[in-house]
This record gives sequence, structure tokens and C-alpha cells, in this order.
Amino acid sequence: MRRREYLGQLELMVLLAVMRPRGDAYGVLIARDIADKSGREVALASVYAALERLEHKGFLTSSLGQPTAERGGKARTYFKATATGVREAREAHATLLRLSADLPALQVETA
Amino acid sequence: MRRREYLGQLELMVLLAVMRPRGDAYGVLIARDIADKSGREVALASVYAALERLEHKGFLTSSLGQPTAERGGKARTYFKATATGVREAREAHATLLRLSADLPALQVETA
DNA sequence: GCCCATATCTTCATTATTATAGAATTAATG
DNA sequence: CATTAATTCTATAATAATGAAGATATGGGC
Repeated sequence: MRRREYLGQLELMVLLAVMRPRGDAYGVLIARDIADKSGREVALASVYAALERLEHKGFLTSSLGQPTAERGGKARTYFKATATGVREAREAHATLLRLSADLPALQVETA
Repeated sequence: MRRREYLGQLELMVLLAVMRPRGDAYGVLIARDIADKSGREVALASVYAALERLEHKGFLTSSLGQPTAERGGKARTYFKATATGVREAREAHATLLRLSADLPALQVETA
């Protein structure tokens, strides 16, 4: 089976987290962001794996940060979404919205 | 790895398709619905596998329909979302909304 | 009426992709 | 060197994808 050409679930979540305007997206923070917003624990290894896939597909770029952490620790790798990545996220997002539109059972938070 | 307690991507799509008010959700139609709304071809076998998982997890129930097809064909198996399934779909949907909120790069269709 | 070509829906077997826990590694600080 | 933080590795399991086969009905020719 060849590689999927569309975003998987965690990939979408990670990409959206990277797209936050904060501009300091890195592994651990992304995982925390997803955990906060989804209420589900996400394994760090999964996030890193997804980041790698996304970069490999050209949806993200990475850059090694300065080791300027307050108290020790390895330097962070920061991620940024590419234009292609943004487009991709938009499409995946739109698809889910289409699938969930006009579903009375879902109309709770939209009201 | 024990079974995930949350929905996979295809599982969510299938569950949402089942929840459409039409009330006649069955394999082939669900696959068509997903293909239409996502622009991606999804293999029938994948849909059936997802349906099976969802039923096993208690998010769907199934019932065998009458073999009243117009022109040949096997009897359909109809699916219906359970209350738990609806709740689950709602949560997944809400998570997506939370993750995509306040993302300027996404604000195209919401405008 | 019986058989077969056809249509529709479902299942099977196999392989690929993604997610996970947990240990290990790297790298900085004091 | 102990501590902290971030990332990577390893092995395994769940999820997803696919082509092909199987099951079951219809309707028309004869």
C-alpha cells in the first residue's frame, strides 16, 4: 500500500497545533496542546512520529532552536507549517465540517 | 496496545455518515457519502471493517434489512448510532473545533 | 419453470500505516 | 555529577487499505 496522500487524524491535530500563532511549536508543547484540547493523552512518541511524517511530506519545516532553556535540557526543534501544509489542513478541516454539517445530533455547540 | 478509547479518522467519518438523518445507512451508501464529501476514494472493505469496529465498541447497532432491492443484490445491513456513539462523535467534533479555533490561517469558510 | 448473466452487497486474506509505552539517549545547567 | 528537559529508539498492537472472492437476489431467454 502506498503512502496516504491525505492527513491522518493525529497528523491533522499536530498540524493544527503547529499552526497556532504562538510561533514556538515544538514536540512537548504540541503534545500538551493536543492533550488539553482533546482531553486525551497523546503519546510523545506519536507526536514526534507525526511531526516527522509531516515534514517529510512537505507540510512542515523544522529548525533547531537555541539551547536557551531556563534550566537545562536539550535544545528544542521548532516547527512551522508550509503553505502546502496550511492548504492541506484547510482541506482536511473542511472535509470534516462537510461530514458533520446538517447532523441534528451534533448541533449542540453550534447553537 | 490495547484498543484505543477514541475514534480513528475513518471511524469518525463512518460514524458521522451513519448519523445522517436519512436513516438508511448501509455499507455501500456510507462509502459513497464519504467519497463525495471528502473527495477521496475509500475502499468498501475499509468501511465495513470500520463499521465492525464501531459496532463492537458499542457505537453502532446493526439490523439486517429485507432483500427488497430493485434489481438483485444481497440484503443490506443497516446501521444506527447508539447514544454512546452520538456522544463520541460529538466529542470528536468538538475537539476538532477547539483545535481549529483561533487559527487565522483557517478562517476562510467560517467567514 | 429453470438456468444463467448480471447487479448488489458483504466478507476474506494480506499488507501497510499509525499509535503506544517505556526505556534510552542527548544536551544543557549549576 | 546530579538534575532537568527534550528528543529518539525499540518493539508491539491497533487501525486502515486493497484486491479478490463469496453470497444472494433479479430478470430475461428459452
